[in-house]
Amino acid sequence: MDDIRWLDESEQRAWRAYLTMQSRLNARLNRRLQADSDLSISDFAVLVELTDSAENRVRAFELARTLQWEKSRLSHHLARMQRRGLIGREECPSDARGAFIVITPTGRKAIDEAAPHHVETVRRLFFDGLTPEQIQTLQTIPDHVLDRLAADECE
Amino acid sequence: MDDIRWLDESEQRAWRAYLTMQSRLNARLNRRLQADSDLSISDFAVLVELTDSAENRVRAFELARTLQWEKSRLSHHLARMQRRGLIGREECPSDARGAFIVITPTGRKAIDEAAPHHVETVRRLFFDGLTPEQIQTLQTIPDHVLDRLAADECE
DNA sequence: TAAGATTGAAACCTCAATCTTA
DNA sequence: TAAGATTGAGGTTTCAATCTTA
Repeated sequence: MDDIRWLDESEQRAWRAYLTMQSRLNARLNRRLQADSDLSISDFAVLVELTDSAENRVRAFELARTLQWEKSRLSHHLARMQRRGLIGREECPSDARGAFIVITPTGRKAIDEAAPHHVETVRRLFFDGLTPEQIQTLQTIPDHVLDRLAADECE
Repeated sequence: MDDIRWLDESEQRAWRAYLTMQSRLNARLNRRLQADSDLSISDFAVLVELTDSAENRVRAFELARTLQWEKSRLSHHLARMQRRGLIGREECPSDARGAFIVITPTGRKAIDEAAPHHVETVRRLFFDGLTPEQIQTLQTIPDHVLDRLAADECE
């Protein structure tokens, strides 16, 4: 830790800009989604996973893996969503420890109504005005960072 | 809302990649900072603002503005940081409603020790391996999105 | 023992209501 | 009345401990 590789000016600016964008965009998306559809970004993410799945049912641990949520966080969140009637649970015949998470008609209705507004918001705040090159780069950076994260994990 | 401008495949991929990167990178940075230095990203952000300021003292509402935090969030967070001895408060002579937030020796020590590790983590997980072009683009995207956010605000 | 999942406590964030001074 | 700031309630996230079945 003696010769610290501090960020140069350009990196510094890029990093601060990224952090600022990230937090403000997140906050705005959350508020919009909440106001338009009474869902949080997290609710939305769970419902998307459920509708994307073949039978509209997913094992809890699968959800935890794809969303990369702690199992505890998932458990608390699903409990709240179940209380609100957005999801339900079904027994898993092949493994009595686990459960299937299913989307309810209420949950289905919620995501169907929320999705168009949300996409419109994402488009308006993010994609409109970006060039194809920027969108292209936008994909290469996360790819790179996710590689780094994976490498860092098993160190 | 009749003709929804859904995301095309490339946009879809870029958006999901961004969301994934964002949440995982955030989680990792937080855990590292917590493990290395017993600070959260939010603690770090507050301490950076305080050390960046001329006299190591900032009005609370200034902090709220630069960090873009709700005043309530700031108030709660500062209370916790004060309980831990990281910051203190001083009366504001010119406006009896407000207070100066000051960094304590403990807070100074915490950020001085945390910064090198944190920069190293950011570099390792994010910048290492990015080309100057990518870093350049990385700056143009937040600029663009922040413009959009500002435009959306007063609609 | 380990995997799937829940629980409770403590930290954190948001919203609305409130308090004090300008 | 409005600006600077705090408070309390309720939802969210993390961590560690626990429970049940594989």
